[in-house]
Amino acid sequence: MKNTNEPGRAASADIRAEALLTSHQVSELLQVNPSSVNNWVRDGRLQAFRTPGGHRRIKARDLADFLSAHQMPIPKDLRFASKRRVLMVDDDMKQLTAFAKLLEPYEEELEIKLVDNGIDALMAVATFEPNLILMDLFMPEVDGLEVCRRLRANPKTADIEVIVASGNFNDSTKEEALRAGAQSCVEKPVDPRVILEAVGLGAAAAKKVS
Amino acid sequence: MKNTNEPGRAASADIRAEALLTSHQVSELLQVNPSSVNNWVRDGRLQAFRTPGGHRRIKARDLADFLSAHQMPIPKDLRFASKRRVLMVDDDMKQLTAFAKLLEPYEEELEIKLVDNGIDALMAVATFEPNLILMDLFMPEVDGLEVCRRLRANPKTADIEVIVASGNFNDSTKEEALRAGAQSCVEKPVDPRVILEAVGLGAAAAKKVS
DNA sequence: AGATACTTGGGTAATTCGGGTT
DNA sequence: TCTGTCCGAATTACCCAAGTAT
Repeated sequence: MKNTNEPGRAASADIRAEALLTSHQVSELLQVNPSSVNNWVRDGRLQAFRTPGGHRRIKARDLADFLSAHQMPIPKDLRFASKRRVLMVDDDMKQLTAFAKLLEPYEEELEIKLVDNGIDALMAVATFEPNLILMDLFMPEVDGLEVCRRLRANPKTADIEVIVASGNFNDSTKEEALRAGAQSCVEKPVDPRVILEAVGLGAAAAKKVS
Repeated sequence: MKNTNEPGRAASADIRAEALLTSHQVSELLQVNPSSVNNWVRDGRLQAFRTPGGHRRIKARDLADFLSAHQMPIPKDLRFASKRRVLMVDDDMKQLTAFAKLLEPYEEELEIKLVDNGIDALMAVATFEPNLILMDLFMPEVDGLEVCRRLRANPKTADIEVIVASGNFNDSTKEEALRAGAQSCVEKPVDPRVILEAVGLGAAAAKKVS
């Protein structure tokens, strides 16, 4: 009798944020002894609960939080067990941090990374693996539209949403961006709800903003 | 029962690049005092992170990079973790694969990744973590010189060597590239020994090519 | 003197081991 | 029966600081 999504299965594939892991599975992911995992749970450093039989279960999401709290490397299998990741690109870092502050109420659900140039942005795409990119179309170092096309063309990045922002859109640039693979175009200043909507936190937004 | 990837025991088997080693294991591999390993970590010469309890863990790959950077002998157990990683960027993929073939005799020591555009190149920098980048200065999507500068500016990528190739250098572009942070400029077609030299395989090259 | 590697000792962390449970 | 997990106690390994050596 196999249950395909409960702790019985092998932990070699991607792990969802809601997945429940045994201490043994966690220990394999982190390359430590299962007892160490249990020690961390006992000391309250790693969240866990017990099955009726007394066995520990660790939420993948809690493990991801634990790892980032201790600045430990996150195994690839756990990469998308963490929060929704948003990458924001704009050459004006001040404006960017100001905008990011508006999203602070959602820090439980969102992980935000800010970069002020296209080159760092592309490297961040690879390491941070954002669910959503909000980028200004104007990037001196990199062709923004070409970035959209390449993200679409690459299977590994094809499902990253891209929202293009600009101070002065006209119909042709807008259309061009959409054709390049952008989900939508928004005028600056950007309404933070656009972000929340895009990562599936529209309902949460309604609650906290109302 | 042996577990070859847990830090508990110094396994005499091969070590994966992603394996996490304790300072004691590293000290045994290198035949030095554990305190020396810790000193190197404290001084930032050897990458490491900590377990929640404060114990150091060192990625085998980072150890290999450290050894190579200091021209220290590489233990046999680390041979799989010690491949030098070379990223090659050129918009002519055919030319690129042809050049890569010339390096096939060194596939034991080299790991090679080929990309045909600047955008994929930057993402590869982040995921592949090359020791060396060989790139054509002409990239339609990305400003190559700006890439050099950004790589230098970012501590995580600062020690990646960059060799710039071009079909038609002139003195000013050459100088500009060097000022931007390129290690050297080479005319096309590129001599494969340039690569071997740059990743510290000059001696090996002499043996096989002679 | 400065730099680098090693030594020592008290305290903590991680792992191992044995016996019982799910 | 079998694997995986539990727990506690014992063991091994690691941490840090301060001192020694080359």
